[in-house]
Amino acid sequence: MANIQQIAKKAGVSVATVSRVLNNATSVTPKTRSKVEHAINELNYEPSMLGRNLRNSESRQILVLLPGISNPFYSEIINGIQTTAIANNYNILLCETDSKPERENIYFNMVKNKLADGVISMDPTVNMKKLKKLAEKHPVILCSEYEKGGSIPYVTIDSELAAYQVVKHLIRLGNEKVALINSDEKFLYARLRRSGYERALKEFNLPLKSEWIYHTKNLDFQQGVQAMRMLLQLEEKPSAVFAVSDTLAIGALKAINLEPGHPSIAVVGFDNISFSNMTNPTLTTVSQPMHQMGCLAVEMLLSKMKNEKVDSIVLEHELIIRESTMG
Amino acid sequence: MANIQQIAKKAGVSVATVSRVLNNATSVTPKTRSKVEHAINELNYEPSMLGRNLRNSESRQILVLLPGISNPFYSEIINGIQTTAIANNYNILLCETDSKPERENIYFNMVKNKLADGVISMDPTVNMKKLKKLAEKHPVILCSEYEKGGSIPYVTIDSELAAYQVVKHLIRLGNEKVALINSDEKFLYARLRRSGYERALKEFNLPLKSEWIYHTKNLDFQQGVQAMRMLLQLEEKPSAVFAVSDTLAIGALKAINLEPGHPSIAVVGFDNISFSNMTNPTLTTVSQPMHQMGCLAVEMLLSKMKNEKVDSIVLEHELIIRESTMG
DNA sequence: CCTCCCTTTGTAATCCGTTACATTCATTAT
DNA sequence: ATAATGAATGTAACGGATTACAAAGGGAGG
Repeated sequence: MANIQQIAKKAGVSVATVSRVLNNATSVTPKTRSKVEHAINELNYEPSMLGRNLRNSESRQILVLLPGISNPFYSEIINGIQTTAIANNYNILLCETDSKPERENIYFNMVKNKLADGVISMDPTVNMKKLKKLAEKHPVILCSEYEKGGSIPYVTIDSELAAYQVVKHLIRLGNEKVALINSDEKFLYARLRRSGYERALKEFNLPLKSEWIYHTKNLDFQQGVQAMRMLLQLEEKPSAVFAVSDTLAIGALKAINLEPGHPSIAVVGFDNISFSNMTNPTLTTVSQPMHQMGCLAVEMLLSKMKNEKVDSIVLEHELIIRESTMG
Repeated sequence: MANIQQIAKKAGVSVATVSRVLNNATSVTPKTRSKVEHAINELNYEPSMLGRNLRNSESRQILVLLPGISNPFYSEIINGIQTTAIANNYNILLCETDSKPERENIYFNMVKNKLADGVISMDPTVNMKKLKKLAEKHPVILCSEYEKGGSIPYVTIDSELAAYQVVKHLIRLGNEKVALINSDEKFLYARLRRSGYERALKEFNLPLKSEWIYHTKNLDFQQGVQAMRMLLQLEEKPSAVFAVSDTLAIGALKAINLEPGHPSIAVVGFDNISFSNMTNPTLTTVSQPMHQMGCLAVEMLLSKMKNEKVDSIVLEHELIIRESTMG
């Protein structure tokens, strides 16, 4: 592959001029420009990004940190990220951490090494202390999971309110025994959703029973199945269940379907992943604007890169009522 | 961030020596090495990948081309790719083409630009002509979708055989009217699965009815729903359906569930995505070793990069029988 | 004590674009 | 015709690491 010198030579100009043509700088005579373009076509030249990146000290890559892509929730956000990134001439470096700290280290180093110009973290399992350290010197945006009152800008929804609305909806349908399938409460979103759950129960003077709160290890379907099985074994069974993720909720539906007698238990999920409309019954859930969140995260990151002031954003969610809460 | 010169100065050695320490070259005195390491720690130095990459003329990045990550089939392959890539000090550049040629161009240029050292394509919609052109000068591996008799090495399964086995299984269960929900037959896998479908029917002397073959626009659930609706409107309804993707099959199940009278129609999918075990009824499907496919694709690519001869691999699949074919 | 040889270390070229600054060229005003 | 002005182009330094080759250091043998 040819380099810029060869083009310059072939076109009978200097490398500076070639560079100017490449970057559509002004001040290049049409005649010169066409000479250069000719040479470029002739030699089939493509400027080396490696050289350019070194010189410009940027990689035009965005690191996207997430625990894993098996949860469709992330796929849709990534879609938004990718679209906006490409539109701005950036590429995304996908990093599934699998919640392994050693992977995190690898990726954080890539940022320090300038292999990525900024980071969008959607990983609730991220080591926030390290991330904050990184954010002191590099642009970082949190997407979905965030840190309250922290220094890193985020784009998210109001999880507490959403959970409150979900549970209120269940109560209004006549459910006095509402269980919560929550994930590990080391995650902020889990604490917030629990808090919303409790607020609604208190508001209606319903008792808070600790047996009705189940904590899962992760968000896999199977965890939802297991959680629901536990709840179904209780002496006093809940009549409704709020799961903090659609994947868990779908698992819960499965467990209910497997139960002899098919007990009628209302189920609500969270995220509105595309599957949630395919289950039987279809799943009532909270819709997050995932695509938009991805787009905004990139825009915020780009602003941050330009050293502009970036404010956090809380987007609107929506309760999507489907069959799983319609008896 | 410090550079190698500053380390050299601080440690009182030359840049060459620092570089040797960084790359654990032999022939560095323990004393010198510790001096250098000291300086590195002192200044918190991280070697710049940009400089290194330029010099080495490699990016240690692998481009992964796929139509989109919304289909969980791809997520699992990516997981395998990522694990193996990281183990070999590579990173993956995720490229959802959304089946848009202009995106493809962007990404192909990245390879020419050395922003990626090789390509793993899982995109059936890829422009094969361009990809082959690219493969002449750069390492390329096809994963899942491939080209028969083409020059690019691939890792895949025997789709024709799998489809044949699926349909045979359905026939043995007593189904004489087996429909096929296929995707666009411009894709090789679609042609192969159809071919397997036809082979089984012929073997049992069953008629091939063109009304029983439905072609979808893509693999979204909704397409499966629509396909099944069409099939249910036929005068002579099929008693079983083979969908070439779990997502389509799940849509088909949905459509059947929505139908008044809940007709009993056997359904088989393809891919064994994790959700296929959560549907009601659970879905009979063909399991592809997705994780392994991803791992192998990377290993093949690494071999190719070392200019070793790389043979294509056809992996074993497995028919997973679940409730959707159990009456 | 000197030479030879091997190991460790240093020097400088190289990878490829970008851009500040210098230079050339053409045009307009005087 | 000449100076002044501005536009177009060229020169060379620079970003940060790697490595071929050169040089220096150290030890052994005579």
